[in-house]
Amino acid sequence: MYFRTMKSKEPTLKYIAEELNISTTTVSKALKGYKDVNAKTREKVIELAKSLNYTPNSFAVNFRTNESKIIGLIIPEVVHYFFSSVINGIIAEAEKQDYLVIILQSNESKEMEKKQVELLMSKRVDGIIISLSNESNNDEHLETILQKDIPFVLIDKISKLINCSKVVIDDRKAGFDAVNHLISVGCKKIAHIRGPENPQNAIDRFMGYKTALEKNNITFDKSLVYTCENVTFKEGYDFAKKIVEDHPDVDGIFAITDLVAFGILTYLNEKNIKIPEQIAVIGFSNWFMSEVISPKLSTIEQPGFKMGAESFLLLKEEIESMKKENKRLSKIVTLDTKLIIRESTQK
Amino acid sequence: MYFRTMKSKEPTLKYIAEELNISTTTVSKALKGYKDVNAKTREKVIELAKSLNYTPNSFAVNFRTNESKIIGLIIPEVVHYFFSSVINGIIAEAEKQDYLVIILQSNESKEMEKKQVELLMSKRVDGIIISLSNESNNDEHLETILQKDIPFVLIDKISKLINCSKVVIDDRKAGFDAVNHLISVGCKKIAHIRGPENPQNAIDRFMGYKTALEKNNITFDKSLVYTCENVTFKEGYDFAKKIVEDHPDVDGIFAITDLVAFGILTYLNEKNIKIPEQIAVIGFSNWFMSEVISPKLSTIEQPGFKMGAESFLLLKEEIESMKKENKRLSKIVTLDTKLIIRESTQK
DNA sequence: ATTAGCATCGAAAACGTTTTCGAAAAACCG
DNA sequence: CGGTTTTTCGAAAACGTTTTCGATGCTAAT
Repeated sequence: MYFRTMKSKEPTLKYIAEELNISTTTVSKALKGYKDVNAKTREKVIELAKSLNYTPNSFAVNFRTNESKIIGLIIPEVVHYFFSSVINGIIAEAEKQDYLVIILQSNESKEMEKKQVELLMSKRVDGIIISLSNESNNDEHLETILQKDIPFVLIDKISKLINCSKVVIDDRKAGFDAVNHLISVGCKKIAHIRGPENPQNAIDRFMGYKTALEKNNITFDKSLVYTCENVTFKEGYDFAKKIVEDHPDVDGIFAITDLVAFGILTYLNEKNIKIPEQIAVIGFSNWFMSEVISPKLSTIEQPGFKMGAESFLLLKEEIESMKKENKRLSKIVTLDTKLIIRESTQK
Repeated sequence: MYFRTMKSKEPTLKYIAEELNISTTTVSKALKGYKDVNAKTREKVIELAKSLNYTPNSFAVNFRTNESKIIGLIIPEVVHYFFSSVINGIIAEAEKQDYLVIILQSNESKEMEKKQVELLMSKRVDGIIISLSNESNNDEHLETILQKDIPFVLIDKISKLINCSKVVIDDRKAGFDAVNHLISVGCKKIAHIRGPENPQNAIDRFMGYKTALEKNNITFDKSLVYTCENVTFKEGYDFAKKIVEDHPDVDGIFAITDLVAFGILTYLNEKNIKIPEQIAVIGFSNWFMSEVISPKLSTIEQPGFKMGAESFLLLKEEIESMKKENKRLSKIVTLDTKLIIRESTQK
């Protein structure tokens, strides 16, 4: 085998063309299945390409087509069961459709998130999926994505003020279900350890909590609401202590998320407070550990993997729509949650 | 503002050049800090570029420079505390140096891993980091990476048969430390729930187990070794049951990883077998839950974040070295582990 | 035999950047 | 002022692909 245009080891259209004494145009068309190329030529091209292990130079393809087949994902933190499930779902679905995923973290910081958005835009990803940081709302960096006509989907941690496609659960209903369940097993005085002030899902779960109380004629007592800053195990532990001290008659706790609930369980276990007889506890998200801890934690199933998959599908739809009609879809997909009753509420 | 070559909204070097009545060459040089451009021209260029919000078209840059500033990462599964820590470390370090990370999963399957490698190579990432699937060894798809002169680092789950850069811990020593600790607190008959046959770290930890027995004059009994297939909570639970039934006199268990140890703890707790008085348990990896579960789990700290960060640094070094001298470094970095003693072994 | 239609191919342009190399102009030196 | 050096600039090529548009030769229809 001798080389003409093949300087590096990488075969190119041009090289194949010269080998076969045809034009690069024809080679390209043959490989891409254009119909204006003779069956025999096509075969020869395909055969040689295969034997050379030809793959199109994706830098050139990106450049020419102005597409990267890469999407960007920004989440608050990778090291969280829910978010890693989301990642998993997105990657799985993206791969089916030949997309790759670049993952960045905001660490719950708006500044970071902004930087990551700019990074992704400068890399010209085909679309962006974001789960907002606690600090974010309808901020400038998010508006920029819309203005630049970049396909955009928010997932789980969204802002109602941004008009774009979203994949969510009904946090308010889910919060309602959780608290309503506590009430149905006999709880009369229910505390809520909520998430930070700003994020929509913390607000909605809190609203669900309130609504459930109202519906059951329990008067809302704001001293029963404790606000996490970082939503950690330790906060769960510390607030549980505080709750028990502040309100010895509390008989149920609804935690913003399972991790916080674990903190609660740990404290109550240490103090030999019977769960659920003295205090029933329910979490949120259905982290797999919740089935394993003692007592097994009742919780709300939040389908992370499915939300991820769905968010990619939505993004893909929007990519297509933007390409064809330069039109955003701004579709909102709401996935079902499920109340999962385990030992921590089963009196 | 009127447009000449500016068809889309995106400013280009050409557009800036025409605005300023200079050549694109000069514009490019001005922005890239070449010294053969007059200070005044440079300023004008930079000013206009800034006011237009110019960013170089990275598709064009990639194409021209033959670099993507993107690296690929293949891990068995995202949804694992250790691996998400690794991801975190890699992303953090990569970002500092202006690299982005594409993440793919092998799901512990060699076929999948092969496919992902091909994907990454066809996307022309600047380098690849892999934590091998359980099925992988020095397989063809890994050889291909070496042959194609793509910078390559293995992390944690490596193969000794592949000659490339690696970031590891000393699993054998760590396994030794774990078992030696069990012996030091009085255990006489120690079972080991090991990982699958193939992966090197399962082998090494097992070797560490054996060595610790030898050094302490305890004869090795292979019926005390149980082999996980999938390294799950459930396997820990089931094997614990089996161990207790098969060998009622076992007084210590060394588990391949914390998750498996949780299964053990759960079973022993259910059966009211006292930990550590009747059976001491030690895990591996120091998943954050191990400090939270009851009893708190003794374990070996495996620095996931740091391993990730280190693996990127190694990859970057290799990228540089390949560019300059077309030479692989094949450096092996071994990070320290630490024995963490908690309640599950503290008699 | 003429024409229309079809099948097959390729020339050429375009995407935006980087870099090489030489030219022109300016500054310097004797 | 002649010559040399330095400063400043730009033309042009290159990276590999995709796609448009026209050209050519052939078949089929009249």
